[in-house]
Amino acid sequence: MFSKSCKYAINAMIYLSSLPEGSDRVGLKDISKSINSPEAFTAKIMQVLVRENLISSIKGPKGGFEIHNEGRKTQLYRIVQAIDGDQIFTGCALALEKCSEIHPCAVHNKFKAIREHLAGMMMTTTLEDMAKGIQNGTNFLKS
Amino acid sequence: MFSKSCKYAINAMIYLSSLPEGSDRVGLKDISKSINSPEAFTAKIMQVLVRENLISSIKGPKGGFEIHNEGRKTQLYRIVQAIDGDQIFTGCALALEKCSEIHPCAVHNKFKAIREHLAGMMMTTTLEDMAKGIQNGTNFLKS
DNA sequence: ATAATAAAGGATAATTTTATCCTTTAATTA
DNA sequence: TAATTAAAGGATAAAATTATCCTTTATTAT
Repeated sequence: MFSKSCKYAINAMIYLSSLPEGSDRVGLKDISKSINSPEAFTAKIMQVLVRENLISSIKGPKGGFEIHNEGRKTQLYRIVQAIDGDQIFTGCALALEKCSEIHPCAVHNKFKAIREHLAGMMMTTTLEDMAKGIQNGTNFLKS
Repeated sequence: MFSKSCKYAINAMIYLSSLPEGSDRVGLKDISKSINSPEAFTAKIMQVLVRENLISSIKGPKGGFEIHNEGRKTQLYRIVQAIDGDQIFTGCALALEKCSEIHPCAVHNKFKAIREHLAGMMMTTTLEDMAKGIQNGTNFLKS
C-alpha cells in the first residue's frame, strides 16, 4: 500500500502530534526509538517532511523536530503525497500507462470505489485524530 | 498497491480468460504483447501461476498457456495471493510487526474498513467478470 | 530418430527501495 | 570564542524488485 518510508513518516508525524503542545523539540533518536525505525533512514524522511513544511526543525543543542498547532490538523493524505506521491490515489491498479475513464484498465471501475474510499478517508483523517489514540493508550506506534 | 509482477499476472490471467473457450493455447510472446509486459519477466510470473494451478501450460509446438473453464471463475484475490501473498489484505498499514485488535497501530481501525472493502471486492470479482469488458472493448489490457 | 518449437529453470544484471556512515552546517552553552 | 550538540547533506552499501539471457526439458511434426 504505502512504502516503508511513508509508513515511518506517518508514524513519526503522529508521534510528534501526540506530544503535548509546547513541549520541547524531540530529536531523531527519540523519534526513531518511539516508532521503532532505523535512525539514519528516518533522518532522510524527516528532511523531506521539513522541506515540505509539514514540520520544522532546529539544529544544535535543544534542537530537534517540532510540529506546530496548525500542523496537527494535517491530513494523512498530505503525508503520503509528500513521501510517496499520489500514485496510490490516482494511479492505475494494473499499471496501464494511460488508464482513464475513456481508456480504462480491466479493473478500473472496481478500483475506483476503493481508491475513492481510501482517498476520502486519508483526506478526512488528521494527525490530531490519530494522536488521540496514542495519547490515551488505545493505539500504538510500535510493537 | 500491488507489485508489478502482480499487475502483470492479473492482466495475463484476464487476457487468457478473454479468449474464447476451446481456443488454441497462447504463447508467451502473444501474452506479453497483449498486455505490454517484458517477455522474460512475464515468463517467470507465468511459471508461478502454473505451479499454483491457476493455469496450465504445455511445452513444445502447439504448446503455450491455457486457462480451463473452471479457472475463469478464479477470484482476483487468489491471483494476488499467489504472487504478492496476502500482506495487502491482512498486513498492517503502518508496518507494526504485531498489529492487531488488541495492539492496534495508529490507523488500524481506519484501515480496517479499506482493507475489508478491497478484500471483499477482490473476493467477489472473477476473471470471467473482467474478461467481459475486454471482449466487448470496454476495457483494455494495455495503453 | 531428428529437427523444431516453446515452456521451465538457472544465472546474472539493472533498478529501486531501504539503510548506513561520515562530513558539514547551524545553533546553544560554557 | 570554543566546544558541544543535533539536523542537513553527500556518498555508499545492502536488500528487494524488476528484468534479461542462456541452457535444459518436454512436446510436436517431419
